[in-house]
Amino acid sequence: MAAPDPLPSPQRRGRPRSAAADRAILAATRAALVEVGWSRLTMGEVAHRAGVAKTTLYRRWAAKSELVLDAVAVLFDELELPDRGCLRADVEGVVLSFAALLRRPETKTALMAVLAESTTDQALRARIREAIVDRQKRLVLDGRSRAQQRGELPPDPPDAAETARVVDLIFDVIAGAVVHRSLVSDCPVDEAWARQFATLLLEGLSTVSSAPGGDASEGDTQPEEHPRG
Amino acid sequence: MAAPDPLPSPQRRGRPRSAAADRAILAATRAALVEVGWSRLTMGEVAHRAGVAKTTLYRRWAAKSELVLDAVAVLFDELELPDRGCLRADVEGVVLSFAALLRRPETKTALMAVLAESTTDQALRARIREAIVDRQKRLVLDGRSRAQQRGELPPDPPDAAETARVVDLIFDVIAGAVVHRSLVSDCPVDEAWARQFATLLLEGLSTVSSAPGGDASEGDTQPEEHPRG
DNA sequence: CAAGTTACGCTACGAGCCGTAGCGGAATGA
DNA sequence: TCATTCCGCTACGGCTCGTAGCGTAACTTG
Repeated sequence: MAAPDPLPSPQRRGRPRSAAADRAILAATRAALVEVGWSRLTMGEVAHRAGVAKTTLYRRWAAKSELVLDAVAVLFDELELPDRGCLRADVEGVVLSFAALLRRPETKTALMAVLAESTTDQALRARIREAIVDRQKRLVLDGRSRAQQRGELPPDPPDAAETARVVDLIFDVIAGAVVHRSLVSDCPVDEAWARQFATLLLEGLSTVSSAPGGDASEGDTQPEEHPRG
Repeated sequence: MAAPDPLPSPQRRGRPRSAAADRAILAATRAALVEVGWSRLTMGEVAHRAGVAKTTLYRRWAAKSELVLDAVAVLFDELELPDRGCLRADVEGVVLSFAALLRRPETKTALMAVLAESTTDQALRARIREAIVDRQKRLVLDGRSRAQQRGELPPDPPDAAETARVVDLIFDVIAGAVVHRSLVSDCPVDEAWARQFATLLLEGLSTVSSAPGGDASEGDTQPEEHPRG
């Protein structure tokens, strides 16, 4: 997955590339992202942290954006979708999991920066899709098929392309809403928001506009600070 | 709105700042964003294009991110929400308008880059909220109140805070979905997608999963290639 | 084992951009 | 007139970039 630049053929002659160096570089990149963020991250700094020469980085990654993409893509693979019993709970769960991932400093600064670079780099866009976007659609596919087995959603339409469009739509809506809430509006994605979002997704606009917060079955006895002003 | 850095008090002595220089700088910034994108945009280049000295830029904007934010924020103010007769049409309209805005190279590269910077800059986050996010919530407020007058949505709940939460939620869902579809998934936001998204938003997940694309009133006689394989 | 091949660490380098200082001059208010 | 503030210009140290060149290390092939 983290296959660097001029893909070395699986079996070639000469000295092989050091897998340990790869791991050290990617780990150093993540650590540096945490401490200084994207814009102040330099290739020299990463090389120094990883204990390798700067030239070794350039032999594997042509640009900072590709290195950083490989460094954080693996973090998105840790997302899981355990069966929480019903579609609503599955939606709320994946929303909270994804939000937690986006709370990590290395994840959010890298994701947005790489996306910014990708707006002027077609190859990088494709690489992002392969490394992150397409891989996470499995979450929607899993949750959807489970909901279908439970009878919460109708079975797939005969047209496979139509199914793909629906899956893509749901993916963009869920991921987009969480990203926008977290990183653009800069507001917390907590249980209450996840509940409200799931209501909107499952039942549509008119329901979420009337029902005061859905089921108020909150078990946390958090004493809700009085907001002054 | 495009009020630069050490806010000069409204009436001071000495030579006033040149408003023409402000306009030239912001226009030059947008033009440079179109041509070279965020990462290759330099302060010297902007100054040269605007016909001002580099020091003049630094006297007004402390960082590239603030300059670029001011340069593109005005573009978001051009978004409008004409009354298209029903809530569904209003949703589809704002989705397509916003997508068209995000298709402009200067808008997308600047938005994502500034958001990336903001992940490690609290002040910039606040500035983004003021300059873009909060200002565009008017679109949701307008569309919502119109839908309420038409009887398409229930009236506001008694709790004003609950209303604000719902408006924020809808804003994040619509804006987030369009941004994610456009810039992350890298797929076109066209009429078909807008229709499907509006269906999801208005009627919920189960409807969008069954109905084959809503009204199939597509006038394009595109002959649908046979997918081999 | 010897030869060929590829990766690595190290050093050094020109180039470009950053952000600031310092100057003389221009445009305002007192 | 005088003080104040902005402007354009030049120059500068500092940092990062990405590459070249070298000797050496690791591994494959014959």
